[in-house]
Amino acid sequence: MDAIGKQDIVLKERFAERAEVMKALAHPSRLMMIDELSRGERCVCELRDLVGHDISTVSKHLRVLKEAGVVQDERRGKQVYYRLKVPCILNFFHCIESVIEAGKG
Amino acid sequence: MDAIGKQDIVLKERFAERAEVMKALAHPSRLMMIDELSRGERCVCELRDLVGHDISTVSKHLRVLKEAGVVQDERRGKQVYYRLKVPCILNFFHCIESVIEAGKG
DNA sequence: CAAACACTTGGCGTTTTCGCCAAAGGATAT
DNA sequence: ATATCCTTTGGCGAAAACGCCAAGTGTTTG
Repeated sequence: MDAIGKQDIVLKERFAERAEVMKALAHPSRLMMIDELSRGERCVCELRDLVGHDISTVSKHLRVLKEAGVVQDERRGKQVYYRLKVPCILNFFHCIESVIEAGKG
Repeated sequence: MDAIGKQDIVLKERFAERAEVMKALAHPSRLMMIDELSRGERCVCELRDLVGHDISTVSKHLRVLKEAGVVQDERRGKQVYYRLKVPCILNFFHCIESVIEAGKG
């Protein structure tokens, strides 16, 4: 048995996996899109109008969210629609707000 | 009134503010420390042993968490103890796990 | 007061992220 | 088929994050 055991490595991987998901959420535009998607599916061009960046930028943000498992996409005709895959993320916002409020106090 | 109104700017700032908090949580070591702090306050050296990085690195991670409003610190003698300021963050973990599980499925 | 201990800060090189432009893919319409 | 529309991918420079080392701060101990 090493000083740094196998369990520690497994533990690190666990937190690394979690951090990947958190990283996907750690961007203003992506949070904005998640908030929008909480009100229903949207195509990429709608989300581009929302965040006001180049559509390629928006597409890459969506890819990050998709690879993290937060959203899923579906092509319908010319457009690609995105929707939330795991809505519990919306619960984060309340807590985040209280962090922000506590920070001001 | 501009095409991009004042409300949009305020909205952007809101999400930027939230993203700052999420960014603070978006690192394996920091998640690990948060998890540890959920079981009680810890000094920096204890957290250094936990994550296994240089103590200066750990200290900077803690600063990030502190500035985000997630933890608070208190000096007692030679040591500085950190504790969670907003425990609701622990609720994130359950949701994150379901994102990870859904991603595998 | 000097030494030791616990922690923070500054600085540096490396890696990652970000947003744009240009080009490529995929689907529909003419 | 060609053109058009919507989206993705590749590539690039700029900015930010990471982790270490070295140096500095604050506190206790001898």
